[in-house]
Amino acid sequence: MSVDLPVLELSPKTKRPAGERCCEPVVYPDVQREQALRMAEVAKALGDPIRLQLVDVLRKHAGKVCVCELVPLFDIAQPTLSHHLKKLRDAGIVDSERQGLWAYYYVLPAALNELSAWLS
Amino acid sequence: MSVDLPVLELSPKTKRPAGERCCEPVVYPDVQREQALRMAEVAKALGDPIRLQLVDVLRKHAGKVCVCELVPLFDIAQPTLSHHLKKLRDAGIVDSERQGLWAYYYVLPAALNELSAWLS
DNA sequence: TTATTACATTGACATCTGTCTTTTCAATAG
DNA sequence: CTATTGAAAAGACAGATGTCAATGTAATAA
Repeated sequence: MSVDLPVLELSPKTKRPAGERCCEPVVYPDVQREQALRMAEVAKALGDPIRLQLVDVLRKHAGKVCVCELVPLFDIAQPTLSHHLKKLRDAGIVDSERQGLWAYYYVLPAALNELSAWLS
Repeated sequence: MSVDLPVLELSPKTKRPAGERCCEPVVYPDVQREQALRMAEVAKALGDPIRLQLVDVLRKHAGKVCVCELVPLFDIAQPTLSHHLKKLRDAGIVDSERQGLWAYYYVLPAALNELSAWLS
């Protein structure tokens, strides 16, 4: 993953075959480093079909969902699901609570707002 | 990447400490396999900050942008940029046209619609 | 023709990812 | 206490990813 993302600056080309323009200069990018890093992190976490469906289930379900209910939804082993949930947690998309033996996951809706707004 | 994503089905647990419910049954997921695969593919392509900024520049710029204008915006070598553009092309997010020596890239806005709607 | 330019492709490399099995850990059951 | 259960963590492993240098290719310039 790129971590050294620079602030973008337009440096017009100079060497160019006589008289011909390459293209109109691009607009100065609205999405700056930090925002791009944040949104790409969220997009990356959603970039796996199982994780995307996990988020979908958690979003559609009002409240918190037990891992024991999520496991049978997917054809993957329990530790693999746990791994995906951790990725979503690390990206700030979901959080979890322990209650006795069970772990309940829920979406942090604000985590998707920035990416959602940018995509709209 | 998971390619064998099943249609999700809720199979209620049976083994459970006496009398205690794990949680409310989750809703049947609205996002099915194919849709999840498509949206995850798009999200994955956006899951790199350079690619996300590339898409941002191309979206904000009305029209088609020459690669020669994109290269100086980023601190990466030209083949690396070419690689990222190919990823975006493979995901159906952008397309390109050749005109003489130059290659012009542009966003296919419809490619983002499904993910955008799901996130909203 | 020969040189140069714009971009893509190839090959190499270290790192990351998704998956599984095995193990660990905390909480509950008996 | 010990056994069991739900979930996370550790370790292994094949495959993917991001990067760059070098090379390839097609078009233009001289």
